[in-house]
Order: sequence, then structure tokens, then C-alpha cells
Amino acid sequence: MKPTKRKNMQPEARRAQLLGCAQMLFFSKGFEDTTVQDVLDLAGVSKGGFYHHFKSKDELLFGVLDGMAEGVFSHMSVVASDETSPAIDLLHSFLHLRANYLREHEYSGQVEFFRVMNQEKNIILHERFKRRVCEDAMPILTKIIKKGCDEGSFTVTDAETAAELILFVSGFLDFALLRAIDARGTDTADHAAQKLQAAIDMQFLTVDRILGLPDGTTDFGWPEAVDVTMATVPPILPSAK
Amino acid sequence: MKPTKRKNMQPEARRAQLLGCAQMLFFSKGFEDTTVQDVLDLAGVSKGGFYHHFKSKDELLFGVLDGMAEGVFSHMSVVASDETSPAIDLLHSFLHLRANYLREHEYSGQVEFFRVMNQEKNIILHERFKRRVCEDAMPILTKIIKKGCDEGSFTVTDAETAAELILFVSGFLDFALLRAIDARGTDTADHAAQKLQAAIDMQFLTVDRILGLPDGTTDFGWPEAVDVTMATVPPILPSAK
DNA sequence: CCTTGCAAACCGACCGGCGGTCTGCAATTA
DNA sequence: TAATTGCAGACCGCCGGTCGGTTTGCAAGG
Repeated sequence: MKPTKRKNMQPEARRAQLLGCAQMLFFSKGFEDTTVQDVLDLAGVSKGGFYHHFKSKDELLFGVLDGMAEGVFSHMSVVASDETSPAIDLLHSFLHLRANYLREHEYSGQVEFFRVMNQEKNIILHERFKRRVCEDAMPILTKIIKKGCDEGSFTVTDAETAAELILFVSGFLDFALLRAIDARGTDTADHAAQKLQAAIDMQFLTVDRILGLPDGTTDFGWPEAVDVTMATVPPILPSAK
Repeated sequence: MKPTKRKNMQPEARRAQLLGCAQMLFFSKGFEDTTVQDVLDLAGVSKGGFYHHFKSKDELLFGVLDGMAEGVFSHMSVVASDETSPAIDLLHSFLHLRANYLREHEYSGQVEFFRVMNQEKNIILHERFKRRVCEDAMPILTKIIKKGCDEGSFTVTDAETAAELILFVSGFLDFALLRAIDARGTDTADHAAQKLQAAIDMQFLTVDRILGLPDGTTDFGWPEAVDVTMATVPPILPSAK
């Protein structure tokens, strides 16, 4: 048995390749259920090669997270750099980022993303991702809120805490969204859609009230989001193990 | 080498013993870092003995969670069974459960509990515990909110969603509490205490507003909680690994 | 243009330890 | 005594991670 043919690559290229493979596997099988060997096989690299570039499986996860966070952050930074618009507009832009992101990319892929992220086995992946995004978003949202307070349109005692709470509350939607996605095609679909709409309404109402804005000021920015979500054909994949 | 002296016990007693040992270890070392062998050593039982009572390590975790949830739930059920008091009083009782629980039990132990629960390595334990408590609390809080709507004191479109959101928002306090605890004794303690107070205020303000109550209706039910928290001598344990 | 030298990329056998299984025995009960 | 049940501990497969050695690409010297 002669040794496997070998292909040296630039470190960055290898790293990127491994991160790509890892991301695919993490999203499909989950972090814990993905073996380092799985990544190795998919990338066609040996264990030694892998550990030359990453010092642990955890570092691989953080690498993947960094990549995703960067994507999210690039969208946010556009909002952050706008100094002229009134705070209320910036807030709208900020809150609509997610909806815009979902619409821009093909939505069905994002649905899969949510489903996988919210599985029991992916708690770690999900939690770390949320934390990462929250950390990145905090300063930007804080800045917006402070601006709003200065302009007199927001009424908030502690901008930082308010920002934190709003970001925290954003997680509420994920939860409802997941259940709605899981209910698609079943006989509870209608009920789930109503619950999703209620969650969306209540979340944004809460944001309004946290900031001392009139009810109905903020919204998801994508009125037909629920219909679109529920309409998407459910890709029934019986959990490949 | 003669076999280890052996002590048969009643199944329930063994189970309880193993659960007790597991709980101790999970809270000190975290779920993932606790080996089944660790539990065996502490309980003085063999692997075969263990797997005679539990079919997996996960079942052990759920067992521990059940025990804790039962403790929490027993407090809640008292509130739930009260049919006569007005909803606003029930809401107060419900929201004060946590504060009461902290005060009744020696507080320093609870501090440790929070610290451990919120460590990176305990994400799974924490998340599952929150989910469990939330599931148990949902119907009770929903019932209270519906009662409040019937009485005309609450203004809420969807009681279930409101209950879910309130329970969700309750998690915000954990986060702030943890940081305050970690800051005790350091030079950022004052700032952390202020932030904790701000988080508490904002959380309950948010609850008021979700339910359509006048600002300041709900509170933590333990005004000096922040002072007590910050005053407790920090038990500096340099993270036994 | 061909050595030669060397650092970096890579291989894969190997390790300790994990969760979990299994066979058999000892304690208990009938 | 026979049957049941609580339990011991050797064992298994697998996983994350290590390590000594090999290959590759490239630049300097002839």
C-alpha cells in the first residue's frame, strides 16, 4: 500500500477549505456529531495536516463562527457608519437586517440553517453563534440608541442595557420561527403560523416599548414573511445519522 | 485481588444516590467534563451497577434536571392553585418566586449555582434546565395572564405568546446577574452593580409593558437584592480542573 | 541549469480516555 | 434451593489529539 498522493496547498487555502468542509458538516450533522475524521475525509487531508492548521476541534468551530459573524457584521457596519440619518431610521435599518438577509439569499437555504441551528444537538453551535453576533451588534445598536436619546425620539435610561435587552429579545423570534418551520405541512400549520405572527408582533411591540416609542413604530420589515415561510415546501429529510 | 466489598441497595436509594453525586459533579465540573467514571468513584459503585439503573449519561442529566425542576415547580404550583386572588397579585407572587427562593435558601450557595450554570462548559446543562423550567412555568403564567385579561387589568392579544416572552425575558436577568457576581471584589464592581440594577429595572419595566400595565407595577420583590449580591464575599475558587 | 539545504506542509500509526456493553457472580427473596 | 436482581469489572469501538518521520516547494550557491 503506497502512501496516499499528497497535495500541498497554501496555508490560507487549506484553512479555508477545511473551514468550508467543517461548516457544511456542522450545519448538517451538528458540531458534536461531526468527527474530526469526517472533516478530514471530506477535505481529503490527514490528521497531521489538519492539526498543523488548527490546534483543536474547538478552534475549528470558532473559525466557522468567525466566518459567519463576519458576514453578518459586514451588513451591520453599513448601518453603523451612517452618521446623518435620524436614529429612528437607523433603528429600522438595523432591525430589518435580518429580514433583508433572508430575502436576499435564497430563503429555503436559510430555513435549513435555522432548523439545524435549533436542534438539540446543536445547542453549543447555536449559543456561541448568538453570543458572537450579540457581541458584534451591541456597540452598533448602543450607538443608535444613544443617538436616539440625544435627538429626543427615544426614552431610555440606560442605552447599553436597552441594546442588550433588545438583542436578547430578538432570540425570541428564532424560537417561534423554528416551531413554525417544523409545523409546515402538518395539520397544526395554521396554528403555528398564527403563533409566529403573534411572536413577531409581540417582539417588535416590546422593542417599541423598551425604547419608549409609540406602539407599531418598529416592524419586521417583511410583512409577508410568515406566509412565505409557511409556503416553502418542507424539505423532508429524515435526519441522516 | 479480591473483589470490592459490595453493598446492595434498593433501586430507588441507589438511583437517588447516583443522582445526588451526579448533581454535585455537574454543578462543580460541568456536564461534559464530568465522566461517568467520576460519578462511579464518588458513589462507590461500578459501571455495571450504574448502567443497571441508568441507560445513558444523558438520562442521568435528565434525572438531575427533573429533580431541580420539581423543586421549582412545587413553588409555582402553590400560585397556580390560587383561584380567588386577582391576577395582578398572582403575577406578583409568580414573579417574586425567584427572589423568595434565593432568600429562603442560603444565598451564597445559589450564587455558586448561578456561576457554574453560566460557564461556557455548562451551556448544555443550562439550556436544558431553562427549557425545562420554561415548559413547567408556561401553563401557569398563561393561566394568570388569561385571568388578568378576563378581569380587564391586563391588555394582551395572545396570552400564551406573552407568557412565553415574559419567561424568555427572565433569562436576561441571569446574564446580568452573572456578570455582577463575577465582578464582585474587582474595581468594576460598582459599575457592574449599576448595570445589574439597570437590567432588573428594565426587565420588569418590559414585563409591565408587555402586559399593558402601568410602568412600575411589577418588581423583583427584593429591593436590596443587588446590594446583597454584591456584598457577599466572593468565594475564590481557582477553577479546579 | 543543476544541486543543496531547509522550513513548512503533511502523513498516519498511535495514545489515553470516553461512553457504553456483556458475562458472570453475589446478595436477596421466595 | 431456585430464581431474581443488584452489581463487578473486563472489554469494545470510537474520538480528539500527539508525534516522529516524510514529502514538497523554494531560494541560495555553484
